[in-house]
Amino acid sequence: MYRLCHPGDGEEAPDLPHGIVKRKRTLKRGETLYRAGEPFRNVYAIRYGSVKTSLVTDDGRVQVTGFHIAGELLGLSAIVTGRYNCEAKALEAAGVCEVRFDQFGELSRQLPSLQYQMLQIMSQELLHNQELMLLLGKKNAKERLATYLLNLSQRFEKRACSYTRFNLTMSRSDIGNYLGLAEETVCRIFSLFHEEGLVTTRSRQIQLNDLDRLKAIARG
Amino acid sequence: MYRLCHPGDGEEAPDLPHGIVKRKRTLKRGETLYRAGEPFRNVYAIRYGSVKTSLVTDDGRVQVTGFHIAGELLGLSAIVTGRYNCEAKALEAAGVCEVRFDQFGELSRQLPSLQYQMLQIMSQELLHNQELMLLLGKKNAKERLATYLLNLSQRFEKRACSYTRFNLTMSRSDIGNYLGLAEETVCRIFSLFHEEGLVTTRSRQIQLNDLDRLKAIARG
DNA sequence: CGTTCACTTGAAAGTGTTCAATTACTGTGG
DNA sequence: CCACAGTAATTGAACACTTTCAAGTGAACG
Repeated sequence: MYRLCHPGDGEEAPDLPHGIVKRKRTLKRGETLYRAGEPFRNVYAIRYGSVKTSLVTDDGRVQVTGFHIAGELLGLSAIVTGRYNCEAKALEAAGVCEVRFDQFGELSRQLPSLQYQMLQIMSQELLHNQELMLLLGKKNAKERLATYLLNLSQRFEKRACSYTRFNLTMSRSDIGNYLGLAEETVCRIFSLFHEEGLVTTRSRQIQLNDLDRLKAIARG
Repeated sequence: MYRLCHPGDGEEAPDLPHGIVKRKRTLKRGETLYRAGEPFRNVYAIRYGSVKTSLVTDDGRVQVTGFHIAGELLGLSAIVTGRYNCEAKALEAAGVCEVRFDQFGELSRQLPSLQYQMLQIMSQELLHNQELMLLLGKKNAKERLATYLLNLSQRFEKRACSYTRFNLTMSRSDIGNYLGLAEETVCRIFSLFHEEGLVTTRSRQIQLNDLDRLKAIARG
């Protein structure tokens, strides 16, 4: 299957036809890939590292709309308005492929599977969004955090990483702003889970000790 | 511009090439279009009426993920898994066009603009989802309801309906389950807005009396 | 080694929920 | 057209959960 960009650190040749404008770009921790309001020119495929996307209200409240890792595509919600509606910021050192969106028509003529792939990717994102809505609308703090940890775990599992022990690249505050909770609440629930033996946390290093019990808490 | 299906009641011919399987279907109020878990075969374009989509947890909590009206497309989040992940139910008498998804590849070969259209539609939905996440994650009850009313108003405005006076086709409970609030809270805020002269409500008939003040409340 | 930022914990205060009771609709059949 | 039944909407009061504010601890980095 063709891909817009291979995940991974290496310098392997991308498996796209030649002549497609595709620029690699690296980001330092905290660096911004695009900001809300900027004209939409590119979508970005993450090669490595992690990126958060977030919306900000005029009075400064932040909603993190997603944490994205290698293989994921950023910027798709900007297609319809022609401007990015959120901002994307690297959580750690990251690498992305920049793909000019105005070449997508041409691109998908050369690669008919690309069209199908885009549908898949966007559908996946819609699905994910809906699950997040359920979480934000209907779950309490414990359920939210448990759901979140299991979700991370699954994503790591797919990528052949340890799914019981990993590093959180995002701060407690980021997690709170993603889950619709105050930073302090996130801390409290972490402590609670720790006390109950569900997880072991040492700052951003986390280990899940009882996936089943976490699943029972996460429900939904 | 070609469309999958014309909104409207009429029997006007759809502007699609002949030979595309496209069945019209009508729904009574409360009737289900598809359920979560069913195999994904069709996407549905709403011709008239309104449809809600919702997720349900095993313990019965409901999250309404959207209220959809004429011109909108349903079922897109099912592409990736091959099963509908939510259920779609008519809020009032409604008509839809059923479009077999396995013919989409063929279809977009005949109608190159369809591909672009799909991207637009899905991007629009992603955008809408993100706004809803901001609402669910960061706004208080008043802000949520104000945002909701203004959103409805805008949608009616686009469709050349009155944007200050309209009928809610959904129950208070549906609104609550969409906004992440209890039904009772929705009632209370309606009453509050009523007292303050912002809106006039008579059961499901609503009139917005002060858009500016509503906007000030909705913020974000 | 001190400064800064992130994280943690406690106590008080809100905000929205839950449960219960009441009132208003809607639609149906007599 | 009215009465009735069933559903939807509203309101009140007590309660629960999360937030806010404040203080303190810990880790990272120059």
